Amino acid sequence: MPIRRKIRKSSASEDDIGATATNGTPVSKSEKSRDTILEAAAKLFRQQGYSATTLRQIAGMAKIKAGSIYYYFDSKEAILDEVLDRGLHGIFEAVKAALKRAGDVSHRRRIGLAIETHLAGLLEASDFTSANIRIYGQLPEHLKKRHRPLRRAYAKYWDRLFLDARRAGEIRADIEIVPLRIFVLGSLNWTVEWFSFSRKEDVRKLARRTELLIFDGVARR
Amino acid sequence: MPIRRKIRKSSASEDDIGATATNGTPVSKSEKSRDTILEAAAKLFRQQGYSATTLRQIAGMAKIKAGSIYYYFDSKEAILDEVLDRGLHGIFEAVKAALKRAGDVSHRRRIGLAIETHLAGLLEASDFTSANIRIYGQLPEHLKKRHRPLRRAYAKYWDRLFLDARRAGEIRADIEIVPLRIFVLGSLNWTVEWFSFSRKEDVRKLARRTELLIFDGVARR
DNA sequence: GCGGAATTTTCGCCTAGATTCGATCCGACA
DNA sequence: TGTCGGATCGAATCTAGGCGAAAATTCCGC
Repeated sequence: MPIRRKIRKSSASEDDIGATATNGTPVSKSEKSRDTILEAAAKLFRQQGYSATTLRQIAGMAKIKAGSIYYYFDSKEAILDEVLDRGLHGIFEAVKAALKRAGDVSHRRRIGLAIETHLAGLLEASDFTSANIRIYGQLPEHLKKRHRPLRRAYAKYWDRLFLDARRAGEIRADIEIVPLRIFVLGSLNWTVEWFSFSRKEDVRKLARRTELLIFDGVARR
Repeated sequence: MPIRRKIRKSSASEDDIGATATNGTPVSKSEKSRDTILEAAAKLFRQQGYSATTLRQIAGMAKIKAGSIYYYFDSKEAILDEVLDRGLHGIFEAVKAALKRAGDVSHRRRIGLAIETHLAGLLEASDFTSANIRIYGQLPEHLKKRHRPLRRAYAKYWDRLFLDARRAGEIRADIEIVPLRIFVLGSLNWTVEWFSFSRKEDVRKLARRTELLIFDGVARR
């Protein structure tokens, strides 16, 4: 069972932009269909989980027949694979970009930004990220395996964020980094379980509130 | 598709202890088999999700043949239904009991205890609770519906806990209860996604650490 | 031991879902 | 207008899994 991405035939000349660019913008006509399928899959995976989602559902949502999917993907697993990839890459890049854009600000501010971006990616941006976060834990080992490195890298990135803040004295010295990161990402990730996707503006507020809780706690001073 | 529990025929006389007591201890001989099935199901549901789990897997883990399951349950859904029920009931009762046992202590201590008990229920006690927490979000609406009241009740219970603490001044007045509860339960619930079930003693430590984070935050004083 | 109830197995039915594959449809291009 | 290849359809295949029910087996009180 090959999990690799289906080899695109022909495609543009040699000076092409490169099929699916890292940013995920579809290029050629057919890349668009491919993308539609992935988006439908991500949405359904997020809502129902991987195995509860049927190819016919995906096809239906993409306004296509089930068989046609095989023109783009080798298998259901191959779809999942790419959904997972895009999900983490998306949020990872988004957070990195946000911090880069922010330039030279306090560590607390940086963490606050990371929180906001992570939440936005999870709740607004795309279904890829939320699908990833939500279904990853229930996948069979051989599927998780391939994505573990990326997850680790993302975790490390957050650890660095907290570590720098602690070095700079903005986080107390007695706080352990890894448990902290687990705690923070956990509460953020859990939002996919309850957040109602009705009012998009709330994400910013939610992020701010989370930042305050994490930094200042709830106890009276 | 009836979701009700299969009617046990005959069973003991009228002065019996009542089949499956609320505490979940099996009584009659056959209740034991029934329980074994439920435990296997809970474990598998937690690991793989509901629809990825097959009746044959459940049966296998319960050292029984798949067909036999229908002697105890009307359908796969009926199993799920009871797993969910036991899960939440279990943790709810455990938390209530722990707080009752604690008697008259500070609100912070009460919340700390609730955290510890919730975590223990999730990570040590039974697969029922973790299965519930983990798969609930991906179930089709008609399945979630039946369990919503219980979930709400549990949430309310935590709200009360925080509210009392705030009234007593142990939590700052500007902290909003509902977001706080969501935040706290979120970070606790997320532990099922990563906690390695190897070292059981860590739960207590984990609980304490969580309590500290929530109350005092990470910022330097 | 016996008889009937409780349990469990055996054996498949039957549907749904993944995958396959040849037939078609359509737009670009000569 | 005819041809070509990419894109899609639709029917068929194959298999796993939920479900059921009769047959086989175990239990137990008398």
